[in-house]
Amino acid sequence: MITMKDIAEKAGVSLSTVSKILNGNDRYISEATRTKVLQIVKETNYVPNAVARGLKVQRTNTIGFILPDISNPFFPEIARGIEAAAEVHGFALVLCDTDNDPKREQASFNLLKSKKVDGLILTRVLQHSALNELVSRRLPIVVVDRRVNTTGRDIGRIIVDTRSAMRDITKLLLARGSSRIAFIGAQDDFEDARYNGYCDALAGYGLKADPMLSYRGTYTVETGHTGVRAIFSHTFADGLVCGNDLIAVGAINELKALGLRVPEDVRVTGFDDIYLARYLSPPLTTVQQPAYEMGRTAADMLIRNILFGDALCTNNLGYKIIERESAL
Amino acid sequence: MITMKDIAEKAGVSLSTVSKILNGNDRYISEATRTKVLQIVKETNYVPNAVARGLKVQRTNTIGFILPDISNPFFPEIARGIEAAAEVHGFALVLCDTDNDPKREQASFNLLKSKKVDGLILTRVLQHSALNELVSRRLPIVVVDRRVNTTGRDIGRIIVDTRSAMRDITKLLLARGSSRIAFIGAQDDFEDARYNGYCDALAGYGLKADPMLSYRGTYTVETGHTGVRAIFSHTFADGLVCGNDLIAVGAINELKALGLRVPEDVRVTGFDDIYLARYLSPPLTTVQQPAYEMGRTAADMLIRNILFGDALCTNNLGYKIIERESAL
DNA sequence: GTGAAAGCGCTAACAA
DNA sequence: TTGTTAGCGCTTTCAC
Repeated sequence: MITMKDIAEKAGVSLSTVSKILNGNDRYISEATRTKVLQIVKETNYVPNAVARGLKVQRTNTIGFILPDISNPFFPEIARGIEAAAEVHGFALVLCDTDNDPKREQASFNLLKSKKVDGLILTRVLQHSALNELVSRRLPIVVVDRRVNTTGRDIGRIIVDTRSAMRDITKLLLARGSSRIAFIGAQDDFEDARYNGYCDALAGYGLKADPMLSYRGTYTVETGHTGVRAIFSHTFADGLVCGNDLIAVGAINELKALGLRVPEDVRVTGFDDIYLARYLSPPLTTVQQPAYEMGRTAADMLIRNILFGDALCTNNLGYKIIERESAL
Repeated sequence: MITMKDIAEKAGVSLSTVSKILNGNDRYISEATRTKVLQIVKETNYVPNAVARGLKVQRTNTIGFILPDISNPFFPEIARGIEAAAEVHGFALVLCDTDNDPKREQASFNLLKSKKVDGLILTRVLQHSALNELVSRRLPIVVVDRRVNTTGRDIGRIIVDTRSAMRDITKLLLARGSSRIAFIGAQDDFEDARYNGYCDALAGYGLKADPMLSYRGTYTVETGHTGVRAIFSHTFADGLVCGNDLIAVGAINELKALGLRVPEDVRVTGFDDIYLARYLSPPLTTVQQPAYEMGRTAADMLIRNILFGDALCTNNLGYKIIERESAL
């Protein structure tokens, strides 16, 4: 492996001269040596050793991204946004999928800590004590989407007003004529925003949420299936709002299996607007979250904080109700 | 930040003693000092600095994964498999999405080179000269799925016999009664395996591939749309095999827009069996590739090579035809 | 304009 | 059974 020392020898200059040139501290370097060194760098295909540099300057130009489940199409889209922003700044992205397992989450924290990543993007936190420790070590962190309890912490946040979004889409069902609306969501929603949005909408119509009509699981297709079975086995509904698109997919599938038509018998809505939502049957009425943009913004904020000390702030991105055919 | 030196001082031992204990070279260490040191490590929440260690031992315990498009649900599944295997061995994964852009691919290569990753997993290669350079630097590489030309190179490969798979699924259409079968695929298929499989099946029935009936684009929904428009604008087909599921999604959508029914008028098949394939309308008949397993196997082979010098070999994983309703 | 030297945090030979 | 030391490849201060 070729090192800076080799370059220096070949060029007949000192190590530090090469370093200065490569880092753009060439104010006091003669044009002659500069071109000579650069020439040799090109010839030899030399690439600086980022780990040596990282050790010296205490910065690795690397950020970590911890997510609960990369099978959920919402997250790859965020990852793509993060990647794009990271690439612009020459940062690398190390990816950790916790598979919704607190043990693996802890392992990811430790891994990233030992790797000395310069910052962290999180989408969900199972272990708040671990998070606290990272924050107190002054590791820049920005949280995307699945909000964590961040009061009093110096943390960036990319949020979408999911409560209002859920309220709006529930109102849509109400306006269309549904009067018994069920809810299937997940346990881990911060401040239960989605559920509360659902309740808000009902309240707006003088209705009250019926515990019989709600079910909590995880953000998976499976939860959609089991949720519908649980609810429709002992009661009935003519509307169903789901915590994300995957749940809606499972729910619609199960409703069909029960001989119910969507939207004729039951109007169903999703949340996220994953790429394939429009190709489902029926095409899904859902809330569009700007996943790519969320990732891009998060990484940009984080890296600007690392590089220039820009503040970590809260960034509220817009959502949009996408009307398709599952809730006509 | 707390270092090994701090631990050593607190424990009243030398740096190297701590190092030995932490690395399991404790054969000659007394039980007393061992427990004392470990105790302090626990108390202080000390985590070794992997970048310093990496510089010293010339190994970073990191692998890179370069993929063309993480929006394609096939790849997150591979990534999940890689992650799982990496986690088992304590390796980190740095993710690079090239967005099918040769410039970004080159940038990814350079980034990973400078980061000194111990190995690389690739799914597609645009720039073979860059790849050659990496191989000649003896960086362990394993290629998944999208095969690259690897003759004479010491490279691991996780493959699926896509040619036979495509032959089998095309035969299925033939057996069902389709006689004019079109093909929509991508340019970048190695050795044109999918297309050749399609031709093999036709040949088995004494048929010959008609250039009018084939279209090439990229592995995206968009290609499905444009492919169908291109083919059906000047001719007709009663069967359509697609290079992957996304193409099939777009194709089916466009066929519907043209007033054609699937499968009654045109039988359609996909390739990959992405998670949502069964939930599409109609549910997609497709080839199942074991994406998670492919990722897991790739990472495992790569890391075993890095750690123990195990050979990089070619691993042929099975496929399965999944019959659903798009090709009844 | 350029170079010498210290040191980032760690490992591993070697010495004791 | 434990400690000393050199050095991984780089940046940066300070001296020339």
